[in-house]
Amino acid sequence: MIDVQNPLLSKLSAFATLTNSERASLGRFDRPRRCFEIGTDLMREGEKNSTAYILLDGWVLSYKLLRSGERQIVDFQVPGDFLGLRSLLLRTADHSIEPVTPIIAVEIGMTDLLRIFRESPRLAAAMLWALSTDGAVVVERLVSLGRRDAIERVAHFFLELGARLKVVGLATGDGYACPLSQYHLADALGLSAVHINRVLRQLREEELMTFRAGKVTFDNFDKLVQIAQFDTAYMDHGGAARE
Amino acid sequence: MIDVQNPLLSKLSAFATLTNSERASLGRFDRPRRCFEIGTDLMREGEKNSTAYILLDGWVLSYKLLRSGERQIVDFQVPGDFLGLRSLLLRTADHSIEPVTPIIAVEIGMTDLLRIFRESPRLAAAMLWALSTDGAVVVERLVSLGRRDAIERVAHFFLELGARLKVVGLATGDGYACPLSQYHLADALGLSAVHINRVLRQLREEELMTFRAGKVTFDNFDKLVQIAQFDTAYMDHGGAARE
DNA sequence: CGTTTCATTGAGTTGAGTCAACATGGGTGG
DNA sequence: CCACCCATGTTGACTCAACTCAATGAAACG
Repeated sequence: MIDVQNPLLSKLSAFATLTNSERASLGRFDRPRRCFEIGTDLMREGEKNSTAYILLDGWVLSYKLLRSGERQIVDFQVPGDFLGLRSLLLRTADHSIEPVTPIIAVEIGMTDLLRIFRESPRLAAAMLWALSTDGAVVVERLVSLGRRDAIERVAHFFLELGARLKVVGLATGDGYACPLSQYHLADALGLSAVHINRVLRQLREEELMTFRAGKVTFDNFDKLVQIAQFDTAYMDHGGAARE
Repeated sequence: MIDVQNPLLSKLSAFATLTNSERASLGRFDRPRRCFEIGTDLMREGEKNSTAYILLDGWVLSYKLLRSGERQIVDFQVPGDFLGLRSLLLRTADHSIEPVTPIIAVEIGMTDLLRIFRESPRLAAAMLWALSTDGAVVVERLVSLGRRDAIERVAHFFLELGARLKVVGLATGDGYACPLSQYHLADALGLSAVHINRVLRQLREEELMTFRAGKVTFDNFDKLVQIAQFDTAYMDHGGAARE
């Protein structure tokens, strides 16, 4: 059981080395493990008393719809990430969540949270840290949408995703598997799908990176980092936090 | 002392009615009360072990700088808001904070947080709720930058700010005092100051709202709400949360 | 195999940016 | 008390990054 929770353990371990009892405490989510197929939302904006989850396998996206039918993808979540914790605290979901691929997730409720806070303040701190990291990612996306042009945005996006996947062992320094479509990228980065396509071509032709057939390959990592002004500082506070 | 903390009390009271002992617990922040003038940052991106604050009076802004010298303002904070809590949890500040007006703030440290969590889970829940609301605001701004045009963005911004100020008694339904410059708006909404100016003119000429001499006036609130597709749902979960 | 979804490319359009000039008004030092 | 400064606000003329529309492949699928 703890086996499947590896992604979350990997992530929290980046913050602090967990004791056996803390690992056990995490493993004691005996709430149902659920699977969702593409097309079935895990959560709907406006829904009351929604359930939160820990994502064990697969990718999901969080989004908001506009009246015009357009959507803005707030973020993608990968294994080890929390889903809908904010909505749980707000008691009304402020965004929707849908699978990108078929997924496996464990439910968590308010009672589980409170239990963790009671049983292990250290674990609670690790979880708050993980939540804060999610917040930092959203803020960084905000900067992208506000002040970066299309190439910088796309480059930054793939670098950040790579860094997140690396933490849970799903990426190497060279690239990673990525199940997103160009429409996903467009809705996440505030661009049109057509323009995303042109930008991807440019990145490919300039031999910076390649996104094709569900695979991301970094052809010139350093130059890409420079173009995107990518700074990992907001993501890997792990080392700094251990003292 | 509790007197000055009214803005935070007003805000948390929107989530749950607080008992006297909970109010007292909040009041027991005997940490220094500090004043900051315009031009002195409260926090710098990258700084380790920064201090967090509760803002008692005045306005501040949270921002990130880009290499090009441009900046993206992440959000403005008004009395009753937390400052830099995420940076406290991350142990390294992921953004900078500077005053918009001279301000008064109370320091909070990790120990204060832990004490609150220990002494009053209810208060802790209220604080997590307040934090979640901040997150929801950032997400809503993300949607603005990604998928709303300039007029919608500006309209949405002023409506949201109004809603937030109303919670702490600093706005009426008709308008509020707002110390921001057009440059602030530009950096927050991902537009140029020149374009902000044109949009404000348009809003004025179409008798929707007026922003002049530090005052926001809603001339046609309903139409403005309609244009901005403004939905307060993500802000006032207060009623829903009481049960 | 049609159908659907995703990717690709060209041609023309536009919202917002840039540059540049000028207005206004509070603040400050001579 | 005046003169000047500097930050903020305003407006016009021109440019451009990204959009829309449209057509066409290519692969995936029941």
